[in-house]
Amino acid sequence: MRIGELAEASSTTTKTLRFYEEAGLLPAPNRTASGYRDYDPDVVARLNFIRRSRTAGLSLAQIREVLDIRDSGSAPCQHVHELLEDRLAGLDRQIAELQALRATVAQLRDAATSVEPADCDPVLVCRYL
Amino acid sequence: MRIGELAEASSTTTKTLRFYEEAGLLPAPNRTASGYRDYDPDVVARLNFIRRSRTAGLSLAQIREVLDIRDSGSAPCQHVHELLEDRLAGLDRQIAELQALRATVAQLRDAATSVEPADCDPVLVCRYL
DNA sequence: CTGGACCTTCCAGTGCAGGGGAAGGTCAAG
DNA sequence: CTTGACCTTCCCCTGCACTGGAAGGTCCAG
Repeated sequence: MRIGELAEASSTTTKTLRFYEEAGLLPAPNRTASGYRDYDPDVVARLNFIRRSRTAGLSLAQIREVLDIRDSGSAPCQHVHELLEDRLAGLDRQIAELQALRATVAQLRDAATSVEPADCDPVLVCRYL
Repeated sequence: MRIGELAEASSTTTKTLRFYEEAGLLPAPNRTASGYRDYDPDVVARLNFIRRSRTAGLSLAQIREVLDIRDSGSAPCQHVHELLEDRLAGLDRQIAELQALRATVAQLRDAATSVEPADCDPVLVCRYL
């Protein structure tokens, strides 16, 4: 199939497909006599995997690791499990940070609710921040 | 004071100070006869404000809005209050998204805990993702 | 044979907040 | 008078995942 068809079948763009090839996520496809990329329909499944992984918040570099393991002939199960553990830990850290920040911002907002411009020193710009 | 002293006094770098000037966050300072920037010590307070605002997660563009209001002679209280409200709403949205993602990733990880490489179709790369 | 849809490569830009480093000027100490 | 620390402007680079566009080749219908 041609790149446009693959883009449609995988709900992405031709730009992204060429970019993924360049980034090592997709193998270089066969070419027609005139130089057009000619994809194996299996690539759709690979792109679906990439999309699911992106949805889970994995980076292209991490996805490439998994693909490389699979392409080397091994099952990437173990690595995928580790990646998911790491991602989970990262999410927990990120959520905790945002919640702490949320508490800080909520305090600032509360302080700024009773606005007293007269008390503000122009040099400090704003005493509520 | 020279740019190096100001950088030290405000715990930042000369690079950042020139960048802030370029970005319209700091007014262009006086120059010495030889062209060196010669800052008013008041700028330290302004930089502290910028740092506090950054800590609250405001973008340089948002901070510049506040500074522009202050520099135009008005008190930016009202605008700051709105910014903080918006920031809070944004944080709540972001936290909710991350928590939903966390739940998804946790499910994936649980599924991937009992690893059965034999069940994985290489074309799908990994049936747990 | 012409038009339009598709394809190719290559280069550059997006947003964010700076950082790196070159080439050259300035200032104070020794 | 030289050394070294500091300053100036200038332009490019970083990370991330693409996106836009130019210049040109290919394929098929009418």
